[in-house]
Parts: sequence; C-alpha cells; structure tokens
Amino acid sequence: MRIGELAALVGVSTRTVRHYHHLGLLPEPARLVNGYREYRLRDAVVLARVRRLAELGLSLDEIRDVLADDRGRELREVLEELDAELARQQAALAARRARLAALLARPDLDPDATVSPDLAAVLRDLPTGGSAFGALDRELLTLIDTGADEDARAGFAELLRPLTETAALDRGRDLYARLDALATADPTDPRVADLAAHLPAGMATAMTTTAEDPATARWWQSMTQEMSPAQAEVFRQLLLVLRERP
Amino acid sequence: MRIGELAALVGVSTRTVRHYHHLGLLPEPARLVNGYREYRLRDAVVLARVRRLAELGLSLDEIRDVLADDRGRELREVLEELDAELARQQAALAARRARLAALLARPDLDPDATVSPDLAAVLRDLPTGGSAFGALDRELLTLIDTGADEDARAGFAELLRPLTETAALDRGRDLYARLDALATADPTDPRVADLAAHLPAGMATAMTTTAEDPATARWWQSMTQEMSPAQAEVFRQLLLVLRERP
DNA sequence: CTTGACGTTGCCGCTGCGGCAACGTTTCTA
DNA sequence: TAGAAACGTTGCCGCAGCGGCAACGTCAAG
Repeated sequence: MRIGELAALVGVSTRTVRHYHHLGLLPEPARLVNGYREYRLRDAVVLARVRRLAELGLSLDEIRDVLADDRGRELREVLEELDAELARQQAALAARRARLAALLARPDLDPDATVSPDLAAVLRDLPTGGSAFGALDRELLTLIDTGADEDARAGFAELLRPLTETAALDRGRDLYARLDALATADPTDPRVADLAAHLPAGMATAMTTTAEDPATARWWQSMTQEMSPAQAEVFRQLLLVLRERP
Repeated sequence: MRIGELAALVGVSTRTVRHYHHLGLLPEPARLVNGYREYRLRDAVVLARVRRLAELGLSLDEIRDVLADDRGRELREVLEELDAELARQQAALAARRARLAALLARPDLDPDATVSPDLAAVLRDLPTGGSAFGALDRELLTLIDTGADEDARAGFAELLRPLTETAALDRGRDLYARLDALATADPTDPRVADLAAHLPAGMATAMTTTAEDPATARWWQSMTQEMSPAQAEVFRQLLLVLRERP
C-alpha cells in the first residue's frame, strides 16, 4: 500500500499521515527503491487507532503517550480528564449561548449593548438625550461593568437602580445639563460650588461610592481627566464634603 | 493613561493591547515625546467593547468587521451565525461525551476498544484465543468499522451478530485453527480446497459480503496481502464458488 | 513522448496572543 | 545621587493540527 491508498482507506489526507510520522505517532514504514513509503495492514490499524482517539478529542501528544503506555490504565485517566474538560467546555458554551440569546432578543442591538443584563436595564432607562456629560457617564458605567466580576456587577446595578425611577430622571437630566454648561467655565465659577452643594442625595451616594471603591477608583480618575476643569472641580468639592459627613 | 494602566483597567495584558493595535482593532493613540502610547478614556471604551465581543466568541476579524460596520445590523447577522456555530459545537461535544461515557463504562479499556458500540459487542464475543488469523480478522473488522459511516456500521454489526451465537463460536474457533494451519502450507495443499468447499454458510455470507462490498473491498485486498499464499487461496476459491451460485 | 496523477522533502500560514530579546525611560529606594 | 526595579518600545518565535504551496522525482496511460 502506498500513502495515498492508506490515507483514503482510513479517511485522512496524505498530509495528515506524514504529519503523524513527523510527530512519531505512526512509525515510518519500509521504503521502496524509489523512496515511496510502503504500508501494510498493521500500519492502517495503528493509524485508525490514532484517528479514533483524535476524534474523541485527545491531543496528538496525549495520543502518543497513551499508545506508548502500552495497554496501561493511562488511557482511562486521560479519558476521565478529557471528559472533565469537555464538561467545562459544555458549561462555557451554554453560558455563551445564554448571553447570545439574551442579546439577540433585544431590538436595539449594538456593540455597546453587550454589557451585563443588569446594567443594560439601567442604561436603557437612564437619560442621555444630547448631553455630552451623559455620554461620558455612560462610558464610565459601561467600563466599570466590563471590568467587574459577577458580584460587583450586581451590587453596582443595584446601586444605580434608584436613579432610574421617574422622579430621579428629571433631576438626572437637570444635573447633566448643568454639568454640560460647565464645559467651558472656569473652576472658580459660582455654579461649581452651587452644584456640589446641592446635588441630590441618591446621586451623590452613587457617585462617591464609585469614586471611593478601590476597584473603580481608577476608572473614576480616568474619567475626571476627560472633564473640563470646572466639571472636575464639582466632584472634587463633592468628595471633600461627603468625606467629612457621610 | 499608559498602556499598562489601560490593560489593567480593562483586564487584559499589554501584549493583547498591542496585538489589537497590530490588527487594527484598536486605533493607535497619540504618543508622548518618549514614544510611549498615551490613552484616553475613549480608548478604554473601545477596548472594552472589543473584549466583550471577544468573550462572546467572535473572532477578532469578525469584531473588526462589526465595529467598522458602525451601528449596522451586521452584528445581529454575525451573532446569529455564531449562535448556530455554537449550537453545532454543543451537539458535537455532547456526542463526544456520550462516546466517552460509553467507553469509560467498560472495564476492558484499551485503545482498540474505542470502536463503535455495536462492533465492540461483537468483538467481545468473537473467539480470538491465540489464533494469528483471528487477530488479523479482528484488525480487519476494526478497520472497516473505523472507516464506515453510521449506517454502514450498523448493517455491518448486524451481519456479524449471528457469528457470535454459541453454536457458531465453536465453528469459528475451528475455522481459525484450520486457517492458522495453512500459514506455511502450499496453495495446492488439499486442505485449501476442502476448507473453501465446506465453510459454514453464515460465515461464507459474511465474508463474501465484506469482500464484495465496494466500500470494504480495498480493506479486504489489504488483508489478503497479509495472508500466506495458501490462506489467500482459500478465499479466492471461496469467492469463485459463491459468485456462481449466490 | 507527453501528460497527468502520484510520490518526496520542506517551509509558510492560520488564531490569539505569551514569551523572549535587546533596548530606552521612569520611578522607587538605599 | 546612583542603581535597581518596573515600566515602555519593536520584533520575532512558538503553540496545534494540519492545508497549501514549491520544486522536484516516478510511474502508468494515451
């Protein structure tokens, strides 16, 4: 048998057969005078063995070990390990499919919608209309959500939920508008101190929590660098006040 | 922000960030005078977007397309395609785990045991004890099973099942012994013609079916090359006879 | 005699980075 | 203030499991 026949018989490519030779999975058979490899039934048996194990999902390295082990119990160990690995993959696949299904169920699908479901609900209700500061805020929220783990995400969304109630929405819109107005203002502008002093309690709590939480403090810092000096000054003063009387 | 901060913030390695630059997934930010990359919050937003899509299982190429598509419906298409792909993978995983479970349930686990369950049952019952020809026969059966598709496997096992009945087992052992005896015999030996003429009907049927079936004929040919001349002669005569009166 | 199908060796490419080298910059510490 | 440690830069190799190609030799058929 020549390599093409062997390959066709077992159902692989000649390239695969040569690859297995290269890896030492399949012994090199005798050569004819013209240099062609000459295979016997025994080689097909070994090749088929390799294939069956490969189709189960073993890596070629593992297959080499199993075959070298010569009738040992190594096979059982490897297969049990493999099964555990496959179980992990199944769980991961199921989780990904669940997230996909949740995404696909939404009509307003865009790359930013791929945040956690909790935050997605918050973002849907939060006012954004035209406010530059609102857009920045959404960026921050999205980033925090992406970086956080499961628990942090839930607590984070919980913190924000009160802000999406009808009464809070108007105040939120108002807040964004007043911050937008400070985009080109001086940090000493009287509106700065006024805003810091009269921020609604729920919003102030949410802000200081994100700003003080060590896990999100760095996000907050990045965000302040994107603000105008006057806007940043509002939050600096706010934090000073809230640190003294929590 | 420098690259390390950005990476830590989003939860990737700096290597990953640079890789994304290289692929054009993430635009190169401005450089400081020392050549360092200087990132802004906006870059973190893009990077996080890439990460979320990557964690869903999209390839980096697909992510680039989706992001370039700018708020299009391409995302939905890609995600639906991905979901279908994941569903395929789930099915494949489940099938592999089922095969693994069947294998692990068996006490006599060896690399050759990884054939289809049907054939495994046949091989367990077929007599082998010490016969060289029996070993060769098992090799052939295993190879046919490996190469065949689902339907062929089932029909094949069905064909062999009668041979595992108690009455047939003795005749099988006898057949193997008589073939072993021809290992060094001459093709003109009288035992050759005798064996060909008096082979039990069920076995003759099984043999000619495998030998005549185009899908397995090449296997058969490989096997005859492993036999002694006298052994091969038995089957040559057998096929001649059976072709005339089926 | 050519054509085409097969065989040979060997190297690049794919994915998504990790790891290293070889070097410059910044920052902490003794 | 020097030196070490921790960062930054570009660039190339490696990974799994082959596919594809190049550049060549061999063999059977028309």
